[in-house]
Amino acid sequence: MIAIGEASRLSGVSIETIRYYEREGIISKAVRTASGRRAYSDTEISELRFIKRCRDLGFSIQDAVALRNLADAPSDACETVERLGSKHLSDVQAKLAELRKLEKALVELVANCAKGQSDCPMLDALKAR
Amino acid sequence: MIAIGEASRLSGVSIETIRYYEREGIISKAVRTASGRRAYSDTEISELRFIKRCRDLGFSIQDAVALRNLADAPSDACETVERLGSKHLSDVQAKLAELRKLEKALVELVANCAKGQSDCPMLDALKAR
DNA sequence: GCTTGCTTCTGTAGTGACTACAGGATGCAT
DNA sequence: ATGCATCCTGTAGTCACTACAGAAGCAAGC
Repeated sequence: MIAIGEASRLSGVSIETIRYYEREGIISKAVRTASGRRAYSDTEISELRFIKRCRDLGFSIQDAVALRNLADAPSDACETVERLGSKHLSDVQAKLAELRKLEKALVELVANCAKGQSDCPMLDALKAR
Repeated sequence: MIAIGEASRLSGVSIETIRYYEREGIISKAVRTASGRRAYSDTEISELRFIKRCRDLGFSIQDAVALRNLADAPSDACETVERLGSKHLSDVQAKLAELRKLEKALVELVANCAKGQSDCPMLDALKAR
């Protein structure tokens, strides 16, 4: 039986977040020891790790839960998984494109900022539409 | 005098968000007409646009406010502006690097998902640590 | 068996930056 | 006079946590 602190260390999910996941029904309620402390099994650690990995990949909690449910589901899971994955991939690619534009704009902005002048070209750039 | 709907259209900031900005003291309180409606001047539209542009560039509200205050400030503004800009640029670059890794992982994940199989390689990939 | 210090418990409130109502008043064109 | 768009205030919800407060349990050393 694994206590919550150890579960946190093993899964990489913080203690507060594990409790939050339980509260919200994202993971099932952990069994309690005689004194009321949460006790986890290896299976539950794996579940936490699965959720963590999905979150690290930028999936929403909702998607993470859907993927976890599919993980124990029957045949046609793979198609759904691929759909969620592709959708998320295109979201990520859109965000990448946006950030690249952003980076370019910021590089220009900062480059224009010649120090020591009384008027600031970067502020002017922000003011301009 | 410009009403809030028009101000929203002119600045690209939603009506709800303009009211939120006022409530939070991010912009100063708009003058009211006899009947209590908000009325904006060109200056205030510019202010909204300035904040909007900062937000679009990914600056926090806090940074946006700091930049706006600098925009009316004396000489040494430029240095501060450059500091904020550079800091933000490196944040953006870090996020870009993260997203690129993410994209790579997702591409692999989705590519591995050969449809129609009864076990799903993508789910296996998510399960593996 | 007592103290010390770490871990855990529940419950609540806060974060950032909005967004979404509900329920009512106002303005304008027909 | 009627209808519809626009606006008002105030409150609550979103997402995914994070941060307490205050109390209780546990393990080790003295």
